[in-house]
Amino acid sequence: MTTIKDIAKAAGVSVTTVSRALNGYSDVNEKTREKIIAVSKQLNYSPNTLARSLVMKKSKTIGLLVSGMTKQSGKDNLLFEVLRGLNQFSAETGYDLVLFSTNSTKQREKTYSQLCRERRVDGAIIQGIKTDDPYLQEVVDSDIPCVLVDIPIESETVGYVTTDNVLGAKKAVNHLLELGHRNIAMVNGHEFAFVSQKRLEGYEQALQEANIPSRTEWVINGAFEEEQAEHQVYQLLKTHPDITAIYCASDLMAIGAMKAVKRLGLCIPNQISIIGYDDILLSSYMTPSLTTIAQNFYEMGFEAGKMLIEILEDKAKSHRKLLETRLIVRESTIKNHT
Amino acid sequence: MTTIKDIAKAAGVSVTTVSRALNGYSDVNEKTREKIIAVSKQLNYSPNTLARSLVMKKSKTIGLLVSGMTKQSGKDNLLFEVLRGLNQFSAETGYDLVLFSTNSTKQREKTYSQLCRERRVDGAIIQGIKTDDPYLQEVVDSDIPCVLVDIPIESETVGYVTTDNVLGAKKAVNHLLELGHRNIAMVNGHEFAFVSQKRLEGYEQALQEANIPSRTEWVINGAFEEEQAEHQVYQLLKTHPDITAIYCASDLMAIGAMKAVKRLGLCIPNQISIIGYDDILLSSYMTPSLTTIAQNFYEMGFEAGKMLIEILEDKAKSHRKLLETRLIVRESTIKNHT
DNA sequence: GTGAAAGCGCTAACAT
DNA sequence: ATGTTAGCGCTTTCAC
Repeated sequence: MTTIKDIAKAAGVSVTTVSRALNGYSDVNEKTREKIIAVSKQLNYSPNTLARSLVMKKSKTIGLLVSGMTKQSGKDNLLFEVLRGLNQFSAETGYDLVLFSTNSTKQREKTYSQLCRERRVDGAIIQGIKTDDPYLQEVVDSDIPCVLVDIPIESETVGYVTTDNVLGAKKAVNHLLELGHRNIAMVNGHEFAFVSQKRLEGYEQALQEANIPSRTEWVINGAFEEEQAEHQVYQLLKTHPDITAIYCASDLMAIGAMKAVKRLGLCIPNQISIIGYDDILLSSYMTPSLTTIAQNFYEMGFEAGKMLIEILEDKAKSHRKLLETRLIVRESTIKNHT
Repeated sequence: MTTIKDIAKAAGVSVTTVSRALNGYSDVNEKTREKIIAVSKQLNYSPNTLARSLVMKKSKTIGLLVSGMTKQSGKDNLLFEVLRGLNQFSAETGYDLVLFSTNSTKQREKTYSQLCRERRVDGAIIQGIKTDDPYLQEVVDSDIPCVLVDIPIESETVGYVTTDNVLGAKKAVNHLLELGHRNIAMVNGHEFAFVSQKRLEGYEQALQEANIPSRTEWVINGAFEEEQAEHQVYQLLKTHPDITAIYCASDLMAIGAMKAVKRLGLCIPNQISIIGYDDILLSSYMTPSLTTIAQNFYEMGFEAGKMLIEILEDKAKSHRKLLETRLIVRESTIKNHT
């Protein structure tokens, strides 16, 4: 493996000159630069980023911290899309992406911030973490620049990107209201997700604005899981047959809800309308296809990367980025006929 | 950021002793070790892996080279599953994962092997590359240890993990044969995928063993894309209405095929049986759900990581790993009634 | 059992 | 425009 030392020797110059030539500094004679470049090509030189990072004290890498990279997380393409967006951005800017995951069967009691510091990542993107996760506080407390996906924390070195979940939820519920539904249930995620709180808030606001009293017994918890949602919805509809529409805080739960409704022998959308949230891949392939509130996860990943670099380079105007959601009407919602 | 030097000073020992103590060498007094550990905790020390890697000449990182991390690749959860498996393995063994993707809108004419050498990854996993991709040859030629997913190349430093695609294809076709189908069409991927060749081979073998002449005009090309498959199947069935079953080299194409069949006003499975390959997430959610040959991509990722480490540590018995496939019968295939 | 010193490959003052 | 030198934080002979 050739080093700049080898090149220096072969080109008859000092290592400094080689370094400067290769890094495009202006204070080097064009002739010598050409020669150095020629030699380095000939010797098939690749710079050692480890050495460079060591002395420069920055590694041009960003860490992606994901928690719970489980089978489950493959169902929504959420994490993957965020990764794709982030990857796209980092490729454009020359940053490399290193993946950190505590998804280990055994020990690895190393904390996220330790991981980040050891690997000397310049910054981190954090995704899929719960609000009560100890790692969250830890990372935020450390001085590692980072941006969070869907968790609103701001500081000198911390930013976040999310969508307006209250508004998104209102769009969903308003859609149902416009279709004439009045008895609208909600399947929420779990309390440790920031987005759940907001999506509930939007639900309540929308009902209130329509002068419909919200009934707490109609808001159930699906833990963001398909099976859990199916189970809960089944019970709910059995005891409350007057419900005509269900708003779910995630598409996966909406799919669970669809199963429950079918299991009860009811027809979607004629007897029960269902609307989801996320617009995951599955949604458009379901029968009936699922009406939902779309989020652009790819963009979230991309914007998260962008903000992180801005923070790193101290030119972030804002540490907060709100992306748009949009209503996608498909087959699972229809006018209320009751 | 504290270094071993700081610890040495604080503990009143030399850096050598600190290094040895922290790395668990035996030739260090237990008392001093305890003290050193205490001090390093107190100073919130994190080792600098960059420096360590530089001197040790190994980075404990493996690179994941993916090509075409597109919107499309989100449809099958294939890449994600491989990533998950690989991540699981590397987490268990303390290796970190860095993601390389040429998925860049602009320049980045840097080659994979350059990327690998610059970042000093110890080895690489290559996934989703076509057989005619110039990168492929390049990586194989370089001396970087690597393991390929679904491309059978072996050398001193190169291994691969795949499934028995001929056998898998035969399982699929035999299933249709057992259901009494005789007029079985095939939708293949593209010629630059090694697996396509094998899956075609299996198709032909199965037919031959059943004494059914294979008809080349019944083998069409779907380029592994849903829309392409839909289009091709639509044309095929129009001109060959005697076909009763279609075997597709991927689930995504099978889904395209399903759309085409429905568009022709035919019923699945009563008039046309369809079988796919892969068992992607969508398959079980389709209506009707899709019969398919399942591959375990998670396991492929895991095994690829495992083999890579074995190659790195010079204790690989074999540079080839064949995983099992299995037939999953769902609703899209049924006895032939014609 | 512990320390001094060299060196991994690179960049960056500071000369010249 | 180029070279000398120091040093990034760590591991590793080789002495003692």
